[in-house]
Amino acid sequence: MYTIGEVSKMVNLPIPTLRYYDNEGLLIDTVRDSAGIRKFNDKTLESLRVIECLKKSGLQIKEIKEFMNWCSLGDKTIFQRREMFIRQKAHIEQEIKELEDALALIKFKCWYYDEALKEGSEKRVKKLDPHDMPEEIRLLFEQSHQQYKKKPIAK
Amino acid sequence: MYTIGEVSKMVNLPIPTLRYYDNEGLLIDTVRDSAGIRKFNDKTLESLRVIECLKKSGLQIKEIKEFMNWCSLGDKTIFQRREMFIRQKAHIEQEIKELEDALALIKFKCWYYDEALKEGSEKRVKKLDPHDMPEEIRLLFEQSHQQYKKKPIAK
DNA sequence: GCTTGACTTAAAGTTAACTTTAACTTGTAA
DNA sequence: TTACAAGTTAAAGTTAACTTTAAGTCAAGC
Repeated sequence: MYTIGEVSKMVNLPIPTLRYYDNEGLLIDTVRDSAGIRKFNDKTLESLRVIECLKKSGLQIKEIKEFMNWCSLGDKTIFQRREMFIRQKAHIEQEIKELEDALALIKFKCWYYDEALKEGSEKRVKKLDPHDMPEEIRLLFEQSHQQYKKKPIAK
Repeated sequence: MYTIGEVSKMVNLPIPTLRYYDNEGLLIDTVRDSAGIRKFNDKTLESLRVIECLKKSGLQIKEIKEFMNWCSLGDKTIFQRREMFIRQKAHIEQEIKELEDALALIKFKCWYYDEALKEGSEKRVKKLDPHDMPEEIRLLFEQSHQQYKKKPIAK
């Protein structure tokens, strides 16, 4: 059994954030001692891992609450829970792809400013055609200059 | 030359967002016609690409504004701009790593609920030891159950 | 000359996820 | 017994990045 302060240190989240999650119904199967003090256990730590993961995958607190509620309803919600993870898997894969495209542009800019710094001026590199860039850099440029993405499909 | 409505469609951002960016000083070298109508060009489209990229890398609007200001100050700010891209490169790489760990947990849960669905119950899979999982799944489990990360170093 | 569509502004409103505040309780140590 | 550390609450405050509103301008077509 852990107090809120212990959990806070273990998972590196502020105490008020843990209270907020608890109040919002994200922390199921938590108990209180006779003085009303929250007592957490290893299940809480695992829940917090899942909460962080679902947050990163794009879910809101109230949606995570809904998921936690499904968990406490047992086997009859397995299908819904599975569907949610399948959806969030697609979501996070899309997000990683977008970050990788952003990273490509950033890497290109790192090269661009390396060249500019060497030469003391952007002048030459600014008007450089992709065709005249080193292969590796041209690929970064092209990856970061694809079509603008379409509007994401609604959940 | 493009109107705000044309740019909005091209880059798939709402018109008020483009006005907001312009008002916040993110869109440098934009001009107005005699009636005060904004006229954008291809440089604007490229700026919007960089803005999106810097946003994804974790920068705030006001920090992007600062960067855009450096751009308009010419060659004497090359060093600062380079440093910023180097910093944001590290930031976005860290973010991708964290998303990949979250993805590992999601993939593990997809497998978990596949098994549970097949068996009509979580009962067995819930108390499964990582040692008894398929190799591929155990690796996902381990990747998603590393130590909690330390507090990120301040900018 | 009137309507329409696309633009303009300043200012107020929205939202989610915390974060802070102020007042209070409880258990241990000096 | 007094102080301190660590817990508690409800309620108000914060923040960033938009988004909406309300009122107005302007050019083109009927």
